[in-house]
Amino acid sequence: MARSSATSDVFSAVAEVHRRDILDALITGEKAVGAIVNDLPMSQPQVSKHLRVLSDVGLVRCRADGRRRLYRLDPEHLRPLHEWLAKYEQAWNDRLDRLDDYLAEIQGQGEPQ
Amino acid sequence: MARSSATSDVFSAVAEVHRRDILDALITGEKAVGAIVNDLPMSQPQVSKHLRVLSDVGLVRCRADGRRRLYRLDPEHLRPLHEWLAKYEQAWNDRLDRLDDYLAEIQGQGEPQ
DNA sequence: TTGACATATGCCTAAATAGGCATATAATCG
DNA sequence: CGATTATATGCCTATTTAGGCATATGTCAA
Repeated sequence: MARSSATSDVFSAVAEVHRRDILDALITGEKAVGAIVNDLPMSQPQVSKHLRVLSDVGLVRCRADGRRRLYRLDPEHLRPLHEWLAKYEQAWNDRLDRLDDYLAEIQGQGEPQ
Repeated sequence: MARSSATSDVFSAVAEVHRRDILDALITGEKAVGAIVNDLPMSQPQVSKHLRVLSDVGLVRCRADGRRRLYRLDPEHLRPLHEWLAKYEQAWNDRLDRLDDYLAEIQGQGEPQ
């Protein structure tokens, strides 16, 4: 019983650094598979397989253009990640506040910008 | 050659739903292992092992209290996730904006609250 | 020391991949 | 049609890992 399938879980899908690399490559916009292969140090089948996983969880969408397939981000599907992380923002900020306090205390003057 | 070790990568660490459950359980504050075991449908060794992984990537910190071990969040270490996600905020918002436009267009009146 | 409680670890197995490679599928061109 | 380009898939293997269970380790109390 290993981890929940990357095919059904956004968290698992982005757990793979190569898949994050692909998503990053798509930030600038729609790209064909071949373009991604050129941009990243990955084989074509490797890219296609990762795109499949990303597609299964909805993080990318595909559209045909002749014999090419153009993939683009669907950042909406990052929402679960975003919302999960948001729960920690408070704790996060509390900690940063304490750091600010600490720094202010050390410097004993002015406000950090 | 499987995915990068959950032991060294925050993304992989939070890819496991049970580990997210543990982190969630710690949002309210420091807790002993036994308390987590009571809160969640997991065995004690299971919890300990997940805590080990979370600890290895720095997401939790541990302190001894008699024979108990109290674990607490270290949300600072969610930063890589946070920063990675932030890169998509722009694309995310663009899409929401388009959705807003679309909704406004459909309704042809007033602002959505 | 002995025993009870709290937690961590080791061993084992089943399952899920990632990646390599070859190849299937599909679209375009001559 | 045949050749070429673009992408997807299937097969195989090595590796990772989650969970069960037993047990080691550590701490406290009497």
